[in-house]
Amino acid sequence: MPLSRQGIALAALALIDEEGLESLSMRRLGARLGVEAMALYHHFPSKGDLLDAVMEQLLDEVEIPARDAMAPLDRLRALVTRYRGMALRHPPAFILLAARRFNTERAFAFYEVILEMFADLGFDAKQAARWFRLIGNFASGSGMADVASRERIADATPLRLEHDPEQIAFPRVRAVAPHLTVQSLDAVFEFGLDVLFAALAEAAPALKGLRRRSR
Amino acid sequence: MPLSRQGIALAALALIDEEGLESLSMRRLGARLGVEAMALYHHFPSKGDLLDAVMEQLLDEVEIPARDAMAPLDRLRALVTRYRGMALRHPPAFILLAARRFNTERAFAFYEVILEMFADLGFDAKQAARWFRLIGNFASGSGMADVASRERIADATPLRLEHDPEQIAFPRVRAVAPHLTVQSLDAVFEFGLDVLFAALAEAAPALKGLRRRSR
DNA sequence: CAACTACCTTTACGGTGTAAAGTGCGTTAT
DNA sequence: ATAACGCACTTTACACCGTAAAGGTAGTTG
Repeated sequence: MPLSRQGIALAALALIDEEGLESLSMRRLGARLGVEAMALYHHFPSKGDLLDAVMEQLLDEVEIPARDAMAPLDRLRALVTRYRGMALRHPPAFILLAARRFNTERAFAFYEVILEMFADLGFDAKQAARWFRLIGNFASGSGMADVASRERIADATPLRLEHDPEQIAFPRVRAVAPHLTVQSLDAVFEFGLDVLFAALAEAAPALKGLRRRSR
Repeated sequence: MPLSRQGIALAALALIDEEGLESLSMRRLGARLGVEAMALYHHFPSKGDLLDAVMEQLLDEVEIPARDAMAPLDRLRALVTRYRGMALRHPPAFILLAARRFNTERAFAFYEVILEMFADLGFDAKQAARWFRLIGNFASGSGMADVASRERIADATPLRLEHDPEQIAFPRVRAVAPHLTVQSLDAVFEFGLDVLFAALAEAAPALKGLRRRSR
């Protein structure tokens, strides 16, 4: 059976997950697929295009809550949570989503449903753009930070923070460190969502009537 | 005059700014400094350590507002704004800050002053950790997104969004695109800061007395 | 004058992305 | 039936990469 774009992209994602982003090379990926490196160029014009396909694969993994399954605010929050969940399942690959530009059809489709949620909340295009970026940038930044906190990057200077925290000369950093351990990152993320979604609920035109009731 | 760590790091940053992160190689950097590639290894044990030095260089560029110059809330906001300003001055290099782990003494010192600001606002360590991450992750995500919006990445698929927006099949994406142009990113970022700092002011124990007055 | 050190060069190895050309096989056209 | 074609892949090659190892050379110290 011949190779396929999807099969190659999946193998690339698996390789990245297992051995890190910088370990993905056309030769190593070819070897994993039982094929020479150049065979991949029959399916992707360049490694960059292959990486784009990997990004699409990641996006496809984020399940979008059905429109009638929950209230717009809950849909959005569920989506953001799942987005971060995907980041935690694919730490080394997630960097691609944050660092690379992203303009495929599938990415636009993804944005479209998110923007639809903001429309359901009563925002016009300008407001939607701003809230989209606020929440999206927080989600993206959180994913990157959480990934970086978990991952051991091969060529980085070793991390002393969680190994010998008492040696840190900065008292406030030392005091905060226990609240930024890997185990507490979920709660830290949820706190951020709480703040953002409280403000969002307060601002959403579609929730005007319900505002007093909820507090 | 011999090379120095600082001189090499500055040249590396300049090279990255001019030609992109992936154009930084030890040979090219050496050539720019009039020296063979291996000479750099006399000053840095590896390329990874050199990149760490570049990151410190970036951090050093973010001027920290003096403690008595403004109110704690304004100090923090000024710092976040300057952080993003640094990102916009060094688009290709900023990715390092978001993607690489970061544990040098200088980074800790940077965190320390930020955490001091949260302490000045009356937060305990746990609350400080959460607000630090919320605002920090937003800043980091915004920097990445704004950088990606401006930059042309060599090997990425070409961007159609701002070139022929009328061809986009997704109506909400099309409607939102004009509000996410490069010119409007400053305003979008400020909007995010408005939301976050309103919530922060509301939550800060040290601002308890002033709360009603400000609104 | 000898030894040492700091700084840089030379050479080499195993890796990278990918351009260009070649191979073999299944389908289609005459 | 045979010739042509095109798809999927391989082979070879080139210019690059990070860096290990060893070599040089000038300046300081004993």
